[in-house]
Amino acid sequence: MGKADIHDVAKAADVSISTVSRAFTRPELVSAKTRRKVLEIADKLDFNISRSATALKSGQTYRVAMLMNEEITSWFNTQVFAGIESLMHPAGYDISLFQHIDTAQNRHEFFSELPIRRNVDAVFVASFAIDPHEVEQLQRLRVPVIGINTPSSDGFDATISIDDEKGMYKATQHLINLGHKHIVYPCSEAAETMDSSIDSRARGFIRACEDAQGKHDINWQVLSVPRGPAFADSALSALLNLDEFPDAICCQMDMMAIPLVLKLERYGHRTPRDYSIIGFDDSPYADTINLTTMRQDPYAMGRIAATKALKLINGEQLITPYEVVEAQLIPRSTDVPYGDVI
Amino acid sequence: MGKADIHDVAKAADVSISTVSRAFTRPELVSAKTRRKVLEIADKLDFNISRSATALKSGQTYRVAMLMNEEITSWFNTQVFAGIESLMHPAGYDISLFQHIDTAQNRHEFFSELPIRRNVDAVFVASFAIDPHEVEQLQRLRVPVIGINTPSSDGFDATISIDDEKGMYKATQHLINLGHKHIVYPCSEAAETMDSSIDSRARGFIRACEDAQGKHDINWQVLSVPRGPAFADSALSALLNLDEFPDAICCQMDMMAIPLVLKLERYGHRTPRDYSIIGFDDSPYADTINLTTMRQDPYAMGRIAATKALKLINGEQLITPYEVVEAQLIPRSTDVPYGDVI
DNA sequence: TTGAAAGCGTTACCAT
DNA sequence: ATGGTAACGCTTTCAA
Repeated sequence: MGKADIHDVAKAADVSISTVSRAFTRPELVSAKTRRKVLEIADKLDFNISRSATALKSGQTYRVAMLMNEEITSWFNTQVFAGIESLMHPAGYDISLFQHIDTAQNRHEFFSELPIRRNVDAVFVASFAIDPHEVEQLQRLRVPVIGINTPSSDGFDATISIDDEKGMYKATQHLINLGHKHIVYPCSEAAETMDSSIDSRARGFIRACEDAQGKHDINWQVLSVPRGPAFADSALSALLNLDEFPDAICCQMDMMAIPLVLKLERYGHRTPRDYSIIGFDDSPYADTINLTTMRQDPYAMGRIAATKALKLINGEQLITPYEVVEAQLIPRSTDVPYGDVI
Repeated sequence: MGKADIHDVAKAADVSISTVSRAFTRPELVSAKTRRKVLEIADKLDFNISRSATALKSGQTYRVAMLMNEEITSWFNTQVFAGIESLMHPAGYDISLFQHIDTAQNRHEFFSELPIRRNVDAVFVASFAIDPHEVEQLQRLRVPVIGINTPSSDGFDATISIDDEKGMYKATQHLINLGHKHIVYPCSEAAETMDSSIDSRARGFIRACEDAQGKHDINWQVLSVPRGPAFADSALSALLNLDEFPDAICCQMDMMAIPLVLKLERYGHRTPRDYSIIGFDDSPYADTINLTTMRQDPYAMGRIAATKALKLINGEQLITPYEVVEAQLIPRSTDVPYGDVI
């Protein structure tokens, strides 16, 4: 009872290998009786169509690449991955993951080696900036290249992005409209290779503050701390070291906001009693602590990206190859008009 | 400038296709000069060895399957996946994901269809119980089957598990030793198909309590709530509805403990002032809120599983095919001797 | 060191 | 409805 191949099945079923093949992939071309017999025998012999052979024959690889910043374990990456997987898997594709395409060294290695060349049917680039030369390298693969939250659409066949700048502009504006006078924006520094969203969000904050000058008399400040596992603690001490504690905190992301809310409380600063705070992402536990935040839906973005990829792989044209979605304000309970005391 | 194949490269480099092949996969068999020329031309023509063809020829698929409960987005699954990926990807394998192999319907579909038959070089089963018949189906694939946190090792070629029962026994014992008298164990119900860890942990709690009877005069209770997105809120209200609020809470997992700590505070119950609480997992934000918990490291378990798989694929024997690791108590600040007031 | 050729397991065209 | 056969792109003996 070793591994049976298509010939064994054909022989046992007394048909040709063509018929065996068709019984699996084009059942409608085979008589019901023959098909039943073939499938039954195949099952008995533990036979199944080989994806490698199908791939070779078809010229497709049934594999797509997903390039990402940092690790798959981050909330954003996991969500995007799950979204892509939810559509690509049923369509017969595996996802080949390339993590940490962010450090200079890894980028160089990846783009000069280009292991995916001739080995994927599409490429997803998740949430980081790639330079024109790198985009060009991807174009040479001659497969669809789909960007997810890439700062630019140049050279991509399709993109789906969240408007980070506008989202943060709205978040900031919300705090300003609440009457806050002293707004701090704690953020972890962008890596050597820009993480697009980090910079765009900061720009949104700054622009909102500048636009408000004159109309509102606000005192605003960007509090930049080194990236790394302790970024939230760094931001915490930077905040506590301020001459005057702000009345509003506008956070680059929930993973900054949540620890701040929790830890500031130990130092006597409670939201919304003492200050307002807004996050960005609506990631896990944002709801648990009632964090007002800007929601984005990376799972949905992954699905949109996969939809585009599937169409492009099929040779279809996209009506709207480049899409931008907006972050949505989720009002909860960490923001309150300036001066209000709960 | 279309897609060049191995013949084009061979022609351009004035060598045979054998030499082109060897230049990529057995460089030591090709003279330095020839190799350089071939690789240079290959690069110019955007050529690369096709993994599908290599796979077909070699008889391997360079693909492994990972079967899981629920979604890849859960903390445990993401960590295990990342651990497996960290070793399998560099070794040239893609991971084919099969999520939700938990409902009766999906299981039936998967195991009767068995799409991975002849299409993977190994199978990882992450954290759920599969019945003897299903294990047998997997064995018929004739590839290594590696279990991660499976309740039993029967039928598996290798397993790596955390001792959930012992871990929870230790957690409970810790609370008992602290002198607590009234201990509640809130947990979400196991699914129709057992999630192994859910049940083992409950057993550990119960056994620890029973073992303590006589020596300690404790009042313990399992508080079972329906699984689903609102399980933490369900547990919260069940706790608040108790005749008497417990002095210690032993949680099935951090995702139960964290919301409880946060939300109980709004109802006047603060840890460690009013009650002790211990979690399980050491998952995100456990450190942020200083939750005392039992740590497990699913990323490391994924790596161990991948190491075993790689060896088995290579035909090596495993010295210790079945490994069990223990959860480790991480003392932080949500536990305190009974009666202590902070 | 290099080349020729067989074969891996399919699919699809062309026959029947 | 079914069968024969070439071809997909590689790897690997065997020869030179």
